[in-house]
Amino acid sequence: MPVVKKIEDIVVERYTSPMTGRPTLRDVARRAGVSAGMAGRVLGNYGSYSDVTRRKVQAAAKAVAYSPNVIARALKTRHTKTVGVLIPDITTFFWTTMVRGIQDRAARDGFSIVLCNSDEESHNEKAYLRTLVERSIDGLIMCPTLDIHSFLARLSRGGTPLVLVDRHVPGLRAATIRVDNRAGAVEAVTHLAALGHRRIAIIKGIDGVETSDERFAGYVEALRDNGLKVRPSLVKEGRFLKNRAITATQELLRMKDRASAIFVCNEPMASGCMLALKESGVRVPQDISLICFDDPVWAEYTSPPLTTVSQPSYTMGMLAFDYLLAQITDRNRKGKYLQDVVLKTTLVVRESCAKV
Amino acid sequence: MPVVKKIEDIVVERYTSPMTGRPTLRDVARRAGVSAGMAGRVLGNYGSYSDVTRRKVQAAAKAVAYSPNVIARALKTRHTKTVGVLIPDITTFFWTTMVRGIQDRAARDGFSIVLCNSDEESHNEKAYLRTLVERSIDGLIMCPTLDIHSFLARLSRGGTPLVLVDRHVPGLRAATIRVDNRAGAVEAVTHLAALGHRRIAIIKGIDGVETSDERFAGYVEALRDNGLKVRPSLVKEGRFLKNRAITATQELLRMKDRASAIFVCNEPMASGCMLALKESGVRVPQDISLICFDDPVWAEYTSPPLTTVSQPSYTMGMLAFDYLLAQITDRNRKGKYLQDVVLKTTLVVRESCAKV
DNA sequence: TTGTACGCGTTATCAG
DNA sequence: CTGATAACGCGTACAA
Repeated sequence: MPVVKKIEDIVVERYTSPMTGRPTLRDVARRAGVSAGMAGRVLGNYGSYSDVTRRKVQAAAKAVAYSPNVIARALKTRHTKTVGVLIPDITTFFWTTMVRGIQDRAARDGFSIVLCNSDEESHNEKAYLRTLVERSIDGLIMCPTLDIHSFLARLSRGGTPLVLVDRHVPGLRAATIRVDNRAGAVEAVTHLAALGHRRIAIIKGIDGVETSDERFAGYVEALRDNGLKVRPSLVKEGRFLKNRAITATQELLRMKDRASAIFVCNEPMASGCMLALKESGVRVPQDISLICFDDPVWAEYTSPPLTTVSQPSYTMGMLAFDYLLAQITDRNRKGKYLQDVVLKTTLVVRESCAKV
Repeated sequence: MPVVKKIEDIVVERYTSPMTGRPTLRDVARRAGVSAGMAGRVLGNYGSYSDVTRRKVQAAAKAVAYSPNVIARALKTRHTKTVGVLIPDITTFFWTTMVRGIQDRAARDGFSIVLCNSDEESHNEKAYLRTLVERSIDGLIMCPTLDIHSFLARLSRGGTPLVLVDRHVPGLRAATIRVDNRAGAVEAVTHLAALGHRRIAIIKGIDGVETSDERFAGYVEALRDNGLKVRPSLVKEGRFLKNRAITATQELLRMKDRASAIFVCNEPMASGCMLALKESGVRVPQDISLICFDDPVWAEYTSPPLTTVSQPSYTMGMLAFDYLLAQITDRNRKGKYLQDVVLKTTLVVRESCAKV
């Protein structure tokens, strides 16, 4: 039978601060000569207390440089002031910029963000998702990959505030911030058609992924509207990857009846495409015209400056966080913030498309 | 006098899972018909247990889709499997790439990263630092701004594993991962001098910041070594910012005895510089040569392709995490991992520098 | 091998 | 207004 059941039974007055070195509420309480509960009240200013205790506690807190233990608080209150951000790849302009938007807004409201890169792999995504819910994040901003829908549905039913970015998942109860990809693509391809191009190639993203499919749909629509045929040989899949775009471009260049223009569906693929073009000695826009979805800073400096379809990614990031925050703080009327927000893209005409 | 002191006093068998919806250890214990302690043991496989209980518990855990509450665990074990990453701006190539390196390594070891952008403002930095320690991060990777040294010293004395990236803080007990900025700058400027340039301008970063000062020192050294004078009028401060670089470049262009080459000290400033050059109709490299510290992907596609000093930022990120992890897991021999790692830069010669 | 009970640092309730 | 104390969920020393 143990001699001592509770340490306090024998050493109430000999409490020493924990090994971590960080002072706790009880440290400041002892120093202020009040109870821990009291100290908690004034530091968290709730409940009521006299003016003199307030001063004592505050002085003590300052003296020991007290800062609350967020972990302990989270265990009690069940919210962590943390949101997860799960995206394909921080390394691309679109995502970097969006993350910056999210982070700026989060910081304003005292939230931390934990960042994960899925690389478009659903197994990575699932693993990260698991980690994130284990960490009791207050909400999640994510760009869903292909095979994640059922998993997400479960998460969403669990009540976790959720904002999807870039891609929409039909039937899922979640806010979505995205752009009108189809319209953006239509604008891009129409621009080419208006310049007289009749053989317009596309380097698509990943089949089945909404943004990719919609951009392709826009491509098809614009061709049709301009009386042009969709030629399968001019349609390449680049999986949103630079290297795949290099291969795709090389294939396009090898054709006997070559395209006079290429519509590339994101920034890394545009890099790859330009690289391949350059290595083949093909001049833009004299030999071939190029237009790209996404408007990275460098589009302005390339040779030639790139005509692009610009997405408001920074704004999308801010919006995403704002919608998430609304769901977090107003859980009961969560449904109110479950809109599907579709923003417009902007065609930025520079010098990579020529008349034919 | 309260009727019930502990809920367990009356409803030991009627325990219901918490509001969060997530099952706890006690849920699986109940389901498996064992004690919570037992369930904890098999799920965390420590202690000992019979084969039959193991199966019962595992089955129960799977049945209710149990996942541990990391918050509660952290409160007990005092480690969070989370590291802070505090950098100037995720939006620039150097930092994006490094963060990706950090994240990849962190994921491998089951760590989450929480991301903060200081924008080189020490008040932001202090605020984030406070947040991060309140969150009991296991370690911190950061790029220190100017006025943070004493604050950091305190943090470091507190025992938080710390890895500095990009910049070194003399006298601080922390590992550092950086490049030899002086040597990189020497190489860049020597390259220009070798091409015959005698009036070489520099657009510096932020005076007082180590990377900036060292790149400037390299510039001075290379000029001297090549028998050239340091002309104050050719030295501009761009604060590492695109917009400041635009102004600086315009000033440089307005001079009567204009520079024939510019050494720009980071990527965003290179953007600004190129923009200003282009708007003034100045051709690179025919009218002026340009060399840039940092080697973003787009350096290859600009007009002309940029000659740069490349930093191994992805590797730096991985290294930074590895050093941090070593400190975290081997706290007693922490000193062993407090090296100052200095990597080499690489001069990437492309087409933005011409003979004069 | 298994169950019991306490503590991590907060928040929040209850009794005085 | 104030002190005492339960509870959040997990880990673990101790007793059985």
